[in-house]
Amino acid sequence: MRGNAPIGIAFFQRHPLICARELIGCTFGFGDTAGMIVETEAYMAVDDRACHTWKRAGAREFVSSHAPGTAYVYLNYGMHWLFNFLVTGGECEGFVLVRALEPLEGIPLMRRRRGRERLQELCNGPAKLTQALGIDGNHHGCDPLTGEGWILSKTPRHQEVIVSKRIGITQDAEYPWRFLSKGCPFVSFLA
DNA sequence: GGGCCGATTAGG
DNA sequence: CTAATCGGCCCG
Repeated sequence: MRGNAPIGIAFFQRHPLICARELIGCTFGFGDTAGMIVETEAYMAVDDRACHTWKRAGAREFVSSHAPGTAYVYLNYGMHWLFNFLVTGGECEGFVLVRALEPLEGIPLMRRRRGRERLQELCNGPAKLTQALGIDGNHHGCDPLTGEGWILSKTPRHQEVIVSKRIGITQDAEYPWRFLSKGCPFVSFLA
């Protein structure tokens, strides 16, 4: 898209909180579908009980053996795929969970995959957007920065960002590590 | 092997 | 409010 700047590895070699905040307003897509990121959450690989690295050896192994920006996709509640960007190679490692998109491209396909018509119900949740984009466990370990079919770029448009607590966790839930596009109707829940 | 839990969602 | 549904982890 005109005016968009590609995102490189260096983007994900910074602090997860910086990455999570700066991903707001970026364009993210896979296949024939894409949207603008309007909600994210940061997870820290160290000292964060809500992060998979706290309990899962596999997650710690993933962090130490993959490049910055790699897709960390996992199944939650036995039925929902959630998409994260790996943050590594900098001072602090972790993940950024993508929680909501404003649908931009391939909306008819999104509607079909989601079984929903309303634009606001297509990508307003972490599991909804993976379903809308056609992302699942097959994409775990993929590279959205250079991989075939992926889109990730900065948008020239400025986004005002709101910060709030993370959603849906019980441990370390008090940290303000969730980022939302201010006033956006496509977020999962209001702050 | 069994029990428990979870970064969610849709439906009553 | 709850069911759905399964991989990972912690036992034993």
